[in-house]
Amino acid sequence: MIRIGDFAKLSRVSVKTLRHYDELGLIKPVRVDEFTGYRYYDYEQYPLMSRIRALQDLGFSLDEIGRLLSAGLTSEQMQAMLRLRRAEIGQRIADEEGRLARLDAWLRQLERTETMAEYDVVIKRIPSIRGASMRGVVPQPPDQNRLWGPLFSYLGAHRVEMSGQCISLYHDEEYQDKDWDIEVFAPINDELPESPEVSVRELPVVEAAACVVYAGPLITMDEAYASLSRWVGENGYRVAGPPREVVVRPPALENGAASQTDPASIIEIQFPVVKA
Amino acid sequence: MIRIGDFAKLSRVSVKTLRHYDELGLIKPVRVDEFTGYRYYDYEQYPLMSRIRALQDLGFSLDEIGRLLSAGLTSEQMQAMLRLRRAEIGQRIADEEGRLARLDAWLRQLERTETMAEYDVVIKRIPSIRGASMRGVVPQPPDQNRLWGPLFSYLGAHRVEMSGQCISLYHDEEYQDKDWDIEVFAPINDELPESPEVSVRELPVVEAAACVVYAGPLITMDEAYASLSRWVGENGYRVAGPPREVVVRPPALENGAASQTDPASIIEIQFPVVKA
DNA sequence: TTGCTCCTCACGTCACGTGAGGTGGC
DNA sequence: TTGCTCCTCACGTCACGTGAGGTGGC
Repeated sequence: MIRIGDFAKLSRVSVKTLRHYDELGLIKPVRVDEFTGYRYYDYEQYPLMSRIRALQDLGFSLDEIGRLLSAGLTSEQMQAMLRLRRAEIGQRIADEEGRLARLDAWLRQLERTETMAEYDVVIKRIPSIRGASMRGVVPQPPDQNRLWGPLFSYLGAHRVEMSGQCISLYHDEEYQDKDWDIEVFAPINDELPESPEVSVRELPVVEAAACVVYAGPLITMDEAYASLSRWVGENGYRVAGPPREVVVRPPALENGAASQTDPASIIEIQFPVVKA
Repeated sequence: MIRIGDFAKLSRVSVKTLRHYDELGLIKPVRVDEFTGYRYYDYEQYPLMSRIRALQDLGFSLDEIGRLLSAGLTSEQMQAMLRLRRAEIGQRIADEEGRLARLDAWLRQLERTETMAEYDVVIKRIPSIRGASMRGVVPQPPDQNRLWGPLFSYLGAHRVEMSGQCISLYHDEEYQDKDWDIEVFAPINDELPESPEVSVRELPVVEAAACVVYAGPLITMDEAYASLSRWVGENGYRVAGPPREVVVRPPALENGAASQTDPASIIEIQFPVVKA
């Protein structure tokens, strides 16, 4: 029998760690002196300790390790837990690789512009969003009010509230002079029945989006588009997916429709991108 | 000016998160009602919020983000922080990939043996260890006592204590009948001068080691070696680096040397492995 | 006797989540 | 007036690390 300090040295963990595992019941001293409270361990406990550390290194929590080590676990259950962990690790790697790509984008931008404040392009990940969607072809972007009107009416009729900002998606691959294929999208949390016009769907995750926030009247938003497009090209990307407009501050209403000239409008333009 | 709930919805974060950022000074409400304590935000604060979230997504802590956003940061400092983060993410990816490989090893083992308890082979990562080392050629493994003796004397003479278990490394690539190239290694934390025989070095990290804990007299340890070797072959690995023996419970002393027959000895055998 | 090891609280970490209990605004 | 939003504590998370203050063992 050896004292806690020696067992700690042997297993290359801290004394505090051993006390912690004792408290959790992961590995108990073979004997605890009833007067001094001293914990005594055995060399034979080393393999258990080794296994605990190995499982921890695989990313299991101490709670999970407790369950993995408890008797009565079949090989199938064990395999299932490992496979779950495997999937989680795979996900983590994918996430970190996404991060790396986005970070590289920031770095390239800094190297080009020498200062971050000059042009407020930000690369970010956009999580998926559930909502009500309506898609149609309209002559020009301002005419998307023809879609928003019915969508809002539909939501109102079903007493469903929006849970976030309005989003427009521009589905045309090439620039159109007329006949724009536009999807209007209202985020919702509640259940909503579908109709021939209104569908309920999940906007997909965008791993990397180049974004600018435009503040000003909608009519002159082209400038922001132009510079964002230039930025994408100059930084070695290409657009991969429909650009989105997110209404940060909605424009005032004029005759029941969004004002094209309200200078207080704020819109975020998001271009999904991949490295060219 | 909008209330906290609306700004939260707009930025897709929780109200609690906004209060937290306020507390940390990351993003302050433009106005706080002095009687009710209500926080009021502005749409113009959205780009800052967006930037904070983007930086957080890259893995920066809120504390770091505070510093990144504070004025007076040159482009070089900014780039340096990003590059540091980049390196950390690269490391994380490498770590997770190592985990994945070790986890696969556990899975393969389970598929083969149907139960984990049958053979106690554990795949684990071994961190680097600093210590005093002495290497020499001896007729047979039991003769490594000729190395341990002088190493212990040297440590004693310099009043340096071991900080962990004794380790032997077997450097021969092929099986030897005689003349074994063995390194004996004593972990230490303190400074120790080197000598022609004794060097101070760091045992390298082993990303994946197949390990068994053998309990019994040293003479019959061959069995454990044999089955570990078989395990390595059967599970699609090959040995990549000198096998190590870690003394978990030292054998008794016989005439000043390690007893070869003490049944209470416990040794962990570690084979560094890579996928074949 | 002295230094070393061990003990039990108790608090800190990080970015919030989750109540409890109370109040302002429409 | 009622329900909704907001407020401030205060505690929990996870795996320990870090003292504080005290005692046993050689």
